Amino acid sequence: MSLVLNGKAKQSRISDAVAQRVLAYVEEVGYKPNQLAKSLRTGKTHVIGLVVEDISNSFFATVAWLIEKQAFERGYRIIYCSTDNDPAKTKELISMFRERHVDGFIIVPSEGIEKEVSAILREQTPTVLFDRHLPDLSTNYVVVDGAQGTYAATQHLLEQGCRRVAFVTIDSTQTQMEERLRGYTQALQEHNLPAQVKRVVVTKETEKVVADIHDFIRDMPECDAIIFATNYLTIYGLEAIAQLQRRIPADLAVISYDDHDLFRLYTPAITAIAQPVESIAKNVIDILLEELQPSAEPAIGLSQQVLPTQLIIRQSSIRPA
Amino acid sequence: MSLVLNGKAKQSRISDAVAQRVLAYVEEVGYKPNQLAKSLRTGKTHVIGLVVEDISNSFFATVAWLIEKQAFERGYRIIYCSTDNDPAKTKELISMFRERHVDGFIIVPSEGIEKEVSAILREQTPTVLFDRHLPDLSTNYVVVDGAQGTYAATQHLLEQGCRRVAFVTIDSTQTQMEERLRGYTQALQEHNLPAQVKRVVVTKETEKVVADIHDFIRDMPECDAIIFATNYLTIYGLEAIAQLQRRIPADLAVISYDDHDLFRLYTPAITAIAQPVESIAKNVIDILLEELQPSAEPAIGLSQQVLPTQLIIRQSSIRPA
DNA sequence: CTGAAAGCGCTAACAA
DNA sequence: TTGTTAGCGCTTTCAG
Repeated sequence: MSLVLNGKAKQSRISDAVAQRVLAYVEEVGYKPNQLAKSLRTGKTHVIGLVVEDISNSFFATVAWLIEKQAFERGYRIIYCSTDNDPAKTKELISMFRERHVDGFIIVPSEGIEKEVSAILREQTPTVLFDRHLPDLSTNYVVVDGAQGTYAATQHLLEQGCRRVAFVTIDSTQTQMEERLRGYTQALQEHNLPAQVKRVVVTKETEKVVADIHDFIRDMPECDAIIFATNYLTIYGLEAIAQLQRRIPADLAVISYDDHDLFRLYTPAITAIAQPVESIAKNVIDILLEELQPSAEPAIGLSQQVLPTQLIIRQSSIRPA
Repeated sequence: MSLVLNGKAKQSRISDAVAQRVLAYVEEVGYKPNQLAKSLRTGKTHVIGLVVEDISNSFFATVAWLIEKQAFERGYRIIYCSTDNDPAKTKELISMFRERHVDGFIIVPSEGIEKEVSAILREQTPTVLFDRHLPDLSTNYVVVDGAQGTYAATQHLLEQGCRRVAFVTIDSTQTQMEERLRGYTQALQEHNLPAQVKRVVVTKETEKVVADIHDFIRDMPECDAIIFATNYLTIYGLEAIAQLQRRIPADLAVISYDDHDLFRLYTPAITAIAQPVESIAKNVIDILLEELQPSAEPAIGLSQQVLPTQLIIRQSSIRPA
């Protein structure tokens, strides 16, 4: 019976008559297999654990949604959780997923979780990191070429005639943030212009963050352009700029790393370094499902991908002539 | 051993010595119980299935996040899924959750899923609906008094001197949408003013939706105020209004049902009928966890709550004198 | 007070 | 080609 249900009738040389009979009975009784028992027996849950930084952030929400859709089509279910970038919470979530015997992991790693991730790797559980990676670990990952993105953005601002371009980022040594900073500094260096970097400490109290950015901009009257390293920093920044009554782009040009619905609708529309969400999702799930194939040789080779960004130029970075 | 681990040592009169020995051994080996086997045996998974319309919508994202946090603290895990308001997908998701033996359901019901929900109810699986409910079914639910919200909003617009207030909603007979419409019509009736209602068909092609609203506004030059029945309708509407170059609030006052980050930051800031997300989340999870208590009498009584909204007045609805 | 054993529903190996 | 059965890891009952 089990064979028939799992579509192994042919291969197990079970007669069509029996297969039919089983199927008919199953239909009649409305039999639903107990997934729990099945999983206990086979060790496979067909569930993938997705650990992102913040599911309410549109970037992660979109990627998660695309991943879920693709996985669903291929018979896998996704369970999400947000880490809020808190290592303790991340560890707890990973441990919870392990207890629930997920077949694979997709993780946006916060800092300091190398130990937990290498534990998963040691158990041979297929895993893909995305958005950032852990440089000390050999893992699959899909990231974006942030340096190229901020380099192009800085270049664009310089072409618009800006000479004092500032960079607002978060207080973090994660790979993706370092990269974004690197592209910016490099572009300025090539033009022999000074860099002006603010590392904001992001807390729950959004007013404090806004005030922090507010003070940074206020104390830098000569500044004529700002690049924000994440979309939520840009949103805080726009609030600060409004408070200071600086006009965009006349007084201050603005570019955001990572796009957002709001940026298209804001007045003026905000130029953004867009990440290729579809490609990210597709690559992540492809790598994972490939490793989930029983046929695949384990550790046959890591897949480490770096995807390009795209600069979407809107009004906020176009200086009047 | 099982007794000790589950904290039933005392009650089963197991000697402290043995309990200690077991605990020490467990610690030493790093034993982790297999949740799958446990669930198979007990029939309890400690997982709650959360079926929302669209997890990337900030309203649902926030409520989901609050529910998850509360549930986590009390030992329950949440698995989410989005229905996109598609009955077929909703049925599939409910059936998937049933297969996974979730202990309880939290559902934002789309239309036409009465049969599935009553099947869950018949199985005595604790369930709470929110945001809207199914009038034909006796279930627990937590909804918002949308009629009161739109009534107050319309009233406010009339006080501002508006005389031709239009209402843009979606093509749906769901309870919450009907309520929102009702509050609007009632307020206008009391002032003997004509109602002007547009029911938009929401599709994947956002341009079409925007164009639809665009045409509605264009063909109604005497209109001096609009209430949008959802936050995403407002976002489409703002785009349409920008295309038409109508000034807010001078030419057209705007109010959105359901608040959004964007509305605070938009120029001008958009007046919104805010829903009490914290209360919704708290009430939903409290009702569900109460029913999940084995002590609770089943069907002892339904909990049906209607929470108030709050009108947050911003610039978009203040007419110049 | 403690250890042994049945059985949750399923799959896969093994007899028949 | 088919029916039978062991056992996945746990809880809980029932002898010891």
